[in-house]
Amino acid sequence: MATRRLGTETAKTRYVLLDAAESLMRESGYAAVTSRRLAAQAGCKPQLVHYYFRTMDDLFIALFRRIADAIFARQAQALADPQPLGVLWELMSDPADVVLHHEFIALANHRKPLRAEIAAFGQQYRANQQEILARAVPAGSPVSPPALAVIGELVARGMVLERALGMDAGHAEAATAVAALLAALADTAPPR
Amino acid sequence: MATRRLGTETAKTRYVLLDAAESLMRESGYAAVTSRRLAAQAGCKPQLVHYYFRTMDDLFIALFRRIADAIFARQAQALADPQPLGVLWELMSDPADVVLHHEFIALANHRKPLRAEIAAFGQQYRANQQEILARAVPAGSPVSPPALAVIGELVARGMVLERALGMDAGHAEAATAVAALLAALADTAPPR
DNA sequence: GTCTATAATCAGATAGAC
DNA sequence: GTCTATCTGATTATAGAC
Repeated sequence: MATRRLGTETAKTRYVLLDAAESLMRESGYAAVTSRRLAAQAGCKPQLVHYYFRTMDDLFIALFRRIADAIFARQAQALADPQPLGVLWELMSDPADVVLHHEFIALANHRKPLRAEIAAFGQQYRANQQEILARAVPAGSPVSPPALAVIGELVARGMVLERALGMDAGHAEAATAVAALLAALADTAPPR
Repeated sequence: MATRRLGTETAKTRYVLLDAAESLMRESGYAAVTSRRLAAQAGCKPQLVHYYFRTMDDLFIALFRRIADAIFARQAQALADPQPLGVLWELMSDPADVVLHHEFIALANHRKPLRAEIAAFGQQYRANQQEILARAVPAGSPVSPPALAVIGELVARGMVLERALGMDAGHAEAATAVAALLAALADTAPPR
């Protein structure tokens, strides 16, 4: 019913459940995030999941928002940093974030309520990236800031995912080539 | 039991089930591929899925191999084509393939039997790409063939996935920049 | 405000019937 | 060789107890 009661957003157990969901999703994929496994990981009963989150979709949305907020905060840091490109590259190459985002996109593919949320995040994230790059890239750069954002992000994230599968042929050379494009990034170490 | 009987690999129903699985996976994600939904889509009973494929993992592996074989065949075509880079770019940008591969990677994240299969495919696929590029790229190219393979592939695939979410900021410029890297690709239209 | 008992449904898999 | 009846367990979700 619409009158069903739910736990408060500040409850400690709610945080623990979100932590468990994040961990499960990262390590075993979104399909492993079930009320039972979640409860087992968090040390509570499966029904509690539905007390704090009416549906599983609600839980995924809450988790996504928590992660998105953290990423936006790191982007804001990059904007304030004297070496914004290095911070940006680290953010794009963070394996934990990359794997989670990959899972959320797969999730969005068959959970309609999540699609809008994830798409909106992606657009804001990219817009922030492009703003950071527009300020940091020298005017005479051969590639425009918007293009740099797309290429840097996609290559960085893609290499993280490939590496997780044991693929790394051409990675070092690709990273060098992208770093060359990101001229100001030249003095920053390329990702491992 | 180990003695349990299975349907033959040439049975028509087996193909219909694989087709249904491919379609379901593309449109609704791997988690939607259950014996029940599969049967509904294929017009048969759920138990038949387990007659033709002992486990769901077996089904996913059979489907992956069928798709992988088709992709290797297209790579062979690219190698024989007078304009190999255009064929290669089309192959990398095929939305159907990109979405499916994305799903399989997510699946590999929590289905151990699939990991080895998908990783091996990825490595062979990349090696083929690099061979095609090594033959097609002029000797004086500023970026090495291995790096070109990584960058081209990751940018092409990434843009397909972003577009599916309604993101396209910077895509046109990124495609132009990658096309510039792929010097011989200059006369081929960039992807939409 | 916090949690539990319970319902209804769906999933994967197998032994056995045609 | 092809398919079905059926079992066991997991999953989401709700109404109601503390």
